[in-house]
Amino acid sequence: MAKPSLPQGTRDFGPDVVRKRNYILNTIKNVFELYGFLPLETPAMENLDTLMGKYGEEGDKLIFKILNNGLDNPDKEKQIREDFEKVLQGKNTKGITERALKYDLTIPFARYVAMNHSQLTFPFKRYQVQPVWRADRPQKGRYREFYQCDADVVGSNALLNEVELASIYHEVFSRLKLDGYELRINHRKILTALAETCGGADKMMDITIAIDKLDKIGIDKVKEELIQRGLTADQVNIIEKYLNITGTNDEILVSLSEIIGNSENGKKGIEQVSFILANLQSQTLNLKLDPTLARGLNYYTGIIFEAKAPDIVKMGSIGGGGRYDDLTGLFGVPNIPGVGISFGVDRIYDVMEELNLFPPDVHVGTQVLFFNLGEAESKKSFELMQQLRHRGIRSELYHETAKFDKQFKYAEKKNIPYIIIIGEKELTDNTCTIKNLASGDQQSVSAASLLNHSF
RNA sequence: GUGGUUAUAGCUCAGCUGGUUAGAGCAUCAGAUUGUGGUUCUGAGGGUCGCCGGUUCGAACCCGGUUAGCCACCCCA
Repeated sequence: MAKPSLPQGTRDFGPDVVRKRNYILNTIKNVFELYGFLPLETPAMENLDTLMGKYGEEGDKLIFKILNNGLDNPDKEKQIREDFEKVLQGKNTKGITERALKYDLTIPFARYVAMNHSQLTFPFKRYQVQPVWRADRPQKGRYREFYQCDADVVGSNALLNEVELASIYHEVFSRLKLDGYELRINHRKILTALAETCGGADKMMDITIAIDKLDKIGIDKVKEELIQRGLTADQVNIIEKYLNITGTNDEILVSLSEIIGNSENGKKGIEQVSFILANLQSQTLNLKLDPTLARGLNYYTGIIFEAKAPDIVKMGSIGGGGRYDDLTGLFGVPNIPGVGISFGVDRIYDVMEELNLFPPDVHVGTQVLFFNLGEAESKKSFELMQQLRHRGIRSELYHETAKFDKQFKYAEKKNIPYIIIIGEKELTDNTCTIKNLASGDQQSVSAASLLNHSF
């Protein structure tokens, strides 16, 4: 028999890891609930045409497609061979793949809203925590199956939503002690204005892809890439001026106005960014206006967010989001604007692991282990244990009578902080011995007062 | 999708220009120790050297392929 293995880019999560992941997931969910968001789940798979064309050309390639069943049906052989020819030419066809694993949570959410808009109360605020799949090549911080935690508000144009979402980032990262995070914001209209000002509105994609790499490859390489992408030297000069903008958020706003303030889009973008900055000033210090931020997903139309891990861990983005004017329009229901954010749990996990930010008590599962020292003794232990469990104390009884040594080691390995000994002596006295394993302190208490003991 | 790099015990890794029966530490199990763990000592088990093929009298080592990890590019959480 072949050795068992996992598909590329996927992982098992053992008990310790699940505990730590749950710590992150619960923190995020609690904050979402605190801000009035409602839970939603959608299927692992979607119809392929729900997903295709929503994430750009590159995104389409990364969608995991599911092979149809019944392709070996001899009655359909001719049709299937024809369809397969199309696949060989790089086209998709319903005859071969009709479904795909979901690529993110935003598009399935838009599909859900489009299907249910008549029953929803707007603005509809939903959060969603589920795995998504990407047929990307794995590397550090990049998996083929990973979790996203999204919160979106649809049916409202109010910028207050952006303010709320930014506050959620701050609240979650503060609770996780990820204080070194940085939330960068920019506005799609500011980028559009830049493209217009350079006389190349149609070059928007080329410009954003190139300038997004600034802090990675440096100004010279970005200029090189811009020229390669067909921009003139004059245009590149304007972009260079734009990229050289530095300073405080207020200073950046002033500089932006100088370059793109005459454009309608530029004005609008600057105005909206100013509003958000002004409303958050008192609450978060980690908010940074970054004109070079240009998130890839092409459905964003307004504010864009990106949460960056503390610089020392070299992880990059641990969350992102933005405003999209008309996502449900893609599914035939226009005029429902939305804005949302996403947390990348798997990356947050890696960052917290690297920075040692998990609280030590994440690992405490069972609080109390009852030693098993004989038949009559374990019967009594079981009785008391059930009473402790009624009180909500997580307890277990060692599964068989064994030497002290063994039972101690079991408690240690499972990080159980307290053990309770009920042996021959305790049985006759109707007492029990409670021992704190970390300190070594132990005390004898009556069976009755055990139930009021605090662990 | 492109390129680089790595794969030896449960884990971390040694293993010389290709040469008998592939090693260490940690972990596991047993004993020293039948009501008090973490320390120490003694002993034991555990490997088709990722997988498939080739070169060779002989391969963990050289060559080809393949799978997986890591890294870079593309893109992204």
